[in-house]
Amino acid sequence: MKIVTWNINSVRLRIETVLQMAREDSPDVICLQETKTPDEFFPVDAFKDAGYEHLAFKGMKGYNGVAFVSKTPLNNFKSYQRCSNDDCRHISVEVKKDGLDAPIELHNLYIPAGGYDADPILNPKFQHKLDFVDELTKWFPANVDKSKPVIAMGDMNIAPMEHDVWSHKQLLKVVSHTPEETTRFESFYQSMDFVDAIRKFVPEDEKLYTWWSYRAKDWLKADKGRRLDHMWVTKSLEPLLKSHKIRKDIRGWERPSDHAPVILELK
DNA sequence: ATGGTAGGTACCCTA
Repeated sequence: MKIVTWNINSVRLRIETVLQMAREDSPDVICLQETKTPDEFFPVDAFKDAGYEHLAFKGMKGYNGVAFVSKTPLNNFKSYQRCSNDDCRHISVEVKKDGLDAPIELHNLYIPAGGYDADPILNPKFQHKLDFVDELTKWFPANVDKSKPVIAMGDMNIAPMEHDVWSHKQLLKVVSHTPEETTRFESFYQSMDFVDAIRKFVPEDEKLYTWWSYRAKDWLKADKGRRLDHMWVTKSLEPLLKSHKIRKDIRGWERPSDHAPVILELK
């Protein structure tokens, strides 16, 4: 079973890009963030024509939006309000897999970016980001059974490790890599005994990115990336981890998202 | 120290 998480930055603008990735990698489930469309305009038919007949999404006008697009049936679709906001940043489904007693519970997360200033008093968007992570840290262990197969993934907008950014020292005060964020992120991770699936394949002392800013003159040459997109699995799924792929090449396609698709394969 | 790009929407917000 192959699962992809990808911040697509408008699913309507980049529907052909998503379908091309799908033709090349044939994932079973595609998890998208920043779909940026109200549900009535989601490109359902384009996905169904491509063999992805099972969809579950929650979007809004202009901002945010998360979606599951799948070849196999999705059950028990839920969407959640976070920080008392109906802003379409967290949905979940269950997907059955042969050989597993319980279905796998998939959580699709789009944690707020947090604005520019890393000061929660001056910048309410940064406070919202910290509150969002704190809420997940309480909510997950209270509402999700960590002994079951669970995958939490998405654009988490936090690069937790030293080598998840191009310069640890230069980014310590930059939103996405501040100690205030990374310590909270660690608490969220620990609250469910999650396993950082992608880092199981790439050692912690190796640079690893999933996002490159649109603002760089030559994003590939500069390679000033950050690992903002994550796939975490509960302990019972760890023996099933088979392979991973970060499609950095897609960041170089025509009119790309600034995020690369992150692919996880399970045995 | 500064400004650099992109998308959606409506003339500005978020990333």
